[in-house]
Amino acid sequence: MADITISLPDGSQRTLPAGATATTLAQSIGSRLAKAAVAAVVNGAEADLGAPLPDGATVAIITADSDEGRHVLRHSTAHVMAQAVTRLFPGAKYSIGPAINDGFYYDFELPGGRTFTEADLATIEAEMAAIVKADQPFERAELPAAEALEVFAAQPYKREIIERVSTGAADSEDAGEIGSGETISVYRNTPEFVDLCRGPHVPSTGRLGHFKLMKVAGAYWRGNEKGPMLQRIYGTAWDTKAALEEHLHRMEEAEKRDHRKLAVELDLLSFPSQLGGGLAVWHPKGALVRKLMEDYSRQRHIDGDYQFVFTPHLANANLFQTSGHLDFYKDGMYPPMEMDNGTYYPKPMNCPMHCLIFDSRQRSYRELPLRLFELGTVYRYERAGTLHGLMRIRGFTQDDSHIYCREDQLQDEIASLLDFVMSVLRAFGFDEFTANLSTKDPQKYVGDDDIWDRATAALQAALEKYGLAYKVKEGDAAFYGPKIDIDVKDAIGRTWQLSTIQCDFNLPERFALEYVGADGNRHRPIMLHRALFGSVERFFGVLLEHYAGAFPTWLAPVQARVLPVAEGHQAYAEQVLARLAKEGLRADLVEATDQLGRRIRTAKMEKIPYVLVVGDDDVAAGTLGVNPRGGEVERGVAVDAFVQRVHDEVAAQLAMA
RNA sequence: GCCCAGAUAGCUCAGUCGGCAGAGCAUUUCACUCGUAAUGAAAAGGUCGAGGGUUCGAUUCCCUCUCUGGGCUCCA
Repeated sequence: MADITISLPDGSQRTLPAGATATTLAQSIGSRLAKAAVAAVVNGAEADLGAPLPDGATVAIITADSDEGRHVLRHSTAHVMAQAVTRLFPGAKYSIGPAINDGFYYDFELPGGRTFTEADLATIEAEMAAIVKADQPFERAELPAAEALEVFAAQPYKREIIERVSTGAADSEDAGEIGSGETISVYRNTPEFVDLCRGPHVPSTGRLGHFKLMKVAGAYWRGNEKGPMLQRIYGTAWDTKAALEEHLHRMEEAEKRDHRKLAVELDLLSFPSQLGGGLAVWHPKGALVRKLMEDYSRQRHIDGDYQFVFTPHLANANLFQTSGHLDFYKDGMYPPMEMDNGTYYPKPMNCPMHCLIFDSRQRSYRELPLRLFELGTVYRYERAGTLHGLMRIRGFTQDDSHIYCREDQLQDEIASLLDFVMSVLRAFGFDEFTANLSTKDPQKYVGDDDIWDRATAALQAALEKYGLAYKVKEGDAAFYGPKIDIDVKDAIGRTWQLSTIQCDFNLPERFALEYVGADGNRHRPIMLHRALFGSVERFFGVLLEHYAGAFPTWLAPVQARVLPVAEGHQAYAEQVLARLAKEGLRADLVEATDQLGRRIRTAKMEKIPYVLVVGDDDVAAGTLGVNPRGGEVERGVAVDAFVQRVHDEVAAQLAMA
């Protein structure tokens, strides 16, 4: 038999006997590689390790510790879960089971409408472990559609996919299940379980094992709200036990940082059920932090040449008719109020009102760019199931700005906006940013192609000038104009979409906004929508999770707590407190009715940046014992030195901007 | 809106196979006066989310609603 020649990614070549597989190849390179291998890339396409290699192929081995490798592990684990479910629940229908970030899911329909319980997860996990132990091979087969339909005679969801594929109606949702082409590929592990799948898979189930089933949820078949509701089981799967444990640990950490939990623990705000869903009340400490955020934002806007405006919470329906919100967005608006002189709605947005301000008198080109700013509270009817703490809420405040400018000012304005946005976000402790540029949806847009092109180019040029990494999302723009969204990465690596800069060619048209140009003629301005926090409430929630409740000194509701060691030190403690207050520090005092250790513990749990202990030595010397958050205790610190230190620290935190 | 799971003291939770409701922490009071993450004792604290049904009797079983959590869908 003739040998075959295989090229490796580094350009080198290997000669193997005909019929050799990627497994053979990996073994010939090294036993470590063979052990880590889960699949291969053959001539650019992912393939099973066990598939015979064609002569002259370029082959790369996919190892379990790569993103692609984990993807294969997760997908294979999803198959094992489906097999376990069909064993435990005879008659279960399985639909799709892709790999996702950190894991996988699989959707099922159980006979008689039975649903999975939490307890079922443990049973399924145990069955999966048995399948892994049995080390069943994953065997690939390719079948004509007619035969595949027979194989899946009892599986209507699989049949539906096969039918869609064979009639050419497959879409991206089917892609994980099935490749394109005439034949349908299936994977079989033991005669009892077969699944429709494009692959690749690990050679056998014994290669798997570091997984955990996480939760049960409902999910629509093909994401269609009108379609049947299936039962989805989510799991996580990793290449090593350590990686799995690390992931579970990360999940726990994220849970500890949950802003809803921290908001209660730190007495910042609450969502009383009497108030109604998705509505929050701010307690004094939360309100104080919010005020600090807002004050900082206001000052930056003053420095940035913004003009402050205020607009009411209600508006006549005519306004939203003009703006188009009643046509496009009525479902997201609260129901109308009928009053003697018309119909009124709570505002879902501030922009129409800002347009009225622009339009209140004749505008000159000399006034542009005109930057209007408002911390504007809006009300949106979010569907009950979508509410989520501060992240998705029904009444919230936007740090909303609308900038009216000439087209020739667009690029500079966007570039300076980008600078402004990032500078403000840095002051709040974010330093990793990425952006998305959303471009025209050719099916749905208003305005000339020409202006879309120029505005998109302006956004892109601004991103490049700023040197910000960005992705282009083709066709993702709103109908009224292209936009930039800015994501930040938080302390535990999660990304949050916060700021947005959007061009709008629609509202100036609808409100017939005009300015008088240098040429004496009337021109239509371009409008930019811009929010930095997005929603003050949501931004507060993100900050709370980012800092795990330990706000930096400049934002902490209480910056320092004075603790007299014993009652005899109360008078001196009060003097210290008065001094701190005079210096503009936010400090409080807890009397010595409890033991010192206990009071320190309470202060630490409240995540106060500085605990100041004063006793005999301090009374005598006019000093403090300083116990900083996350630091070592320092004795005998002069009060002046402490005040200076806090001032310097706050200044340094804000200088990050 | 849809699927699933919940709602018991301020918080975290246990419990009642249908018969007077429990713990820890927090709160209040008393004692202790203490130098860096929990001193001790006592008291007080509940329409068992709301409404309806079944029952001699419902916090417990059933129904509806409200709110919450996990998802799905949605987010101009």
